[in-house]
Amino acid sequence: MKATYKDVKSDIMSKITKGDWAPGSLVPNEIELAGIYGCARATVNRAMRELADDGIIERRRKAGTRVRSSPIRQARFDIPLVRREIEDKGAEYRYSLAERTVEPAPDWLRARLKLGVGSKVLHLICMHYADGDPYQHEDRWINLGTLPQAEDADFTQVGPNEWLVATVPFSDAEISFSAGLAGPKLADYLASKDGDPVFTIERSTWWEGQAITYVKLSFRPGHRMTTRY
Amino acid sequence: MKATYKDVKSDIMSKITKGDWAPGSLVPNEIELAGIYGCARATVNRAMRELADDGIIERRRKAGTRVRSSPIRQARFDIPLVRREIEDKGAEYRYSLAERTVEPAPDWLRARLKLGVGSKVLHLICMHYADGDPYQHEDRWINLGTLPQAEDADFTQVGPNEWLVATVPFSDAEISFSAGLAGPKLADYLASKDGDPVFTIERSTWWEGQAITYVKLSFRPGHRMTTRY
DNA sequence: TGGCGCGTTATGTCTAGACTTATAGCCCGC
DNA sequence: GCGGGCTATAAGTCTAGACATAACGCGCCA
Repeated sequence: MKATYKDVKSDIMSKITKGDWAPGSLVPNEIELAGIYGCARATVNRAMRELADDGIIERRRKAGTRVRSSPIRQARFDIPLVRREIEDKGAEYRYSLAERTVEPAPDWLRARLKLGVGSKVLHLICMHYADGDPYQHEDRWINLGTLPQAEDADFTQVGPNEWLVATVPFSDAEISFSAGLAGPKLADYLASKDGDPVFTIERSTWWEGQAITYVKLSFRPGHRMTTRY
Repeated sequence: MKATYKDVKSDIMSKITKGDWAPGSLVPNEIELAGIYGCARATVNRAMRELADDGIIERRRKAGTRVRSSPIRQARFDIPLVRREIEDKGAEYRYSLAERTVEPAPDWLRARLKLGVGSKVLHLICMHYADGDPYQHEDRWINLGTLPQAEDADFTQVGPNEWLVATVPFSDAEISFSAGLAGPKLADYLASKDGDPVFTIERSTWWEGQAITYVKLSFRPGHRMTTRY
């Protein structure tokens, strides 16, 4: 008796994993469960809400709650600052700015960020090192239309990512992972061989509908992103 | 007055993005906020709890709540069944089993899944097609020690992933993303060229501490995993 | 038979209050 | 000055009850 929301959550979870409640089946409503577990409806509600957030069950007003037939498993990845990522591994972080130009946005970038014709962007190429070894190559484009102050920022000491996080704390983003090939230039930056596979993250961010930046991050060969769920 | 938890959440969010509350600074406690917003403490609590889940703020009993200095952004990816993934794109899904053997677990697999010596595993090579084109190559190893019934299952019609989801509904998993190269054999399966970069997902799963399966999924060149956050 | 409207119902949210729990930071003794 | 123990505080959780809201699916009507 007197179950906590965690008790309720894990008990329901085990009923599902043990197969007592089959996929697609309707689970008792909150009032019944509150009676069964001897707790208030709010407690059951919290347990069920978390299970729904985890993609285990599906809830609809009036229709009730059912076990998802094909459970949507989701993995969460932390997207830390490179510096943190490296320092958390116990390695020494070093940053360097390789190139810096101000130019009109190329067509592919305008399409991606939905920029108008003639938009000017700041283009930066940076490297991040862990214990002196190349770790990540950063190909960064910043929209000067929304962030004109970026033109005056000094990116030789602090990376554009950290500068952006401090300047535009939160924003909408689209992130995608893919595998690419190191061309000769990228291979040189990463001290790897031409034709090596590189793990790539691309991210576009907006703030209140305004495009801020697009970045392509290429990791040294062998990099993996791992998480448990 | 009479703010909902969403009102509170978005107002606090905007205070942070606008810089009213600087990173690292202490946020008023729940009772004060409840007074400010004219709502119950539970309402403020829910708003704050969600912000903490999102990695925006950090909460500690007695110490209070503060804005995270370097916000941990996290991205969530849905990990659907391949069939769903393909059908959701509007393409026709086709599956085929290419190889099936029962063998002692190789050393690398024993290390990865923490298996004892002499463990037997079922090794499957499968292909998933979208509109007839190779989409995903599946290199699957199932631990027959925990799932002996897998040896009798018919994997020629339904893929091992779907069979597993139906048999062992939920489990702990470790998932990792990386970039690899297509060797001649894999390139043949994926109808691509030797040396093409392939996006790779590896997943190991356990159930109540028992290793169930390890799988290496290789996608056709050009594949991307995308999400918004 | 088929389409529309609406009452019923399960979830969603809020409240005021009480109790629990972790712990920051003060105070005291060494 | 330093370490250990105590306490006040803020978050964490629960309750009983109320009202809000979405929408399922029955029944009515064409």
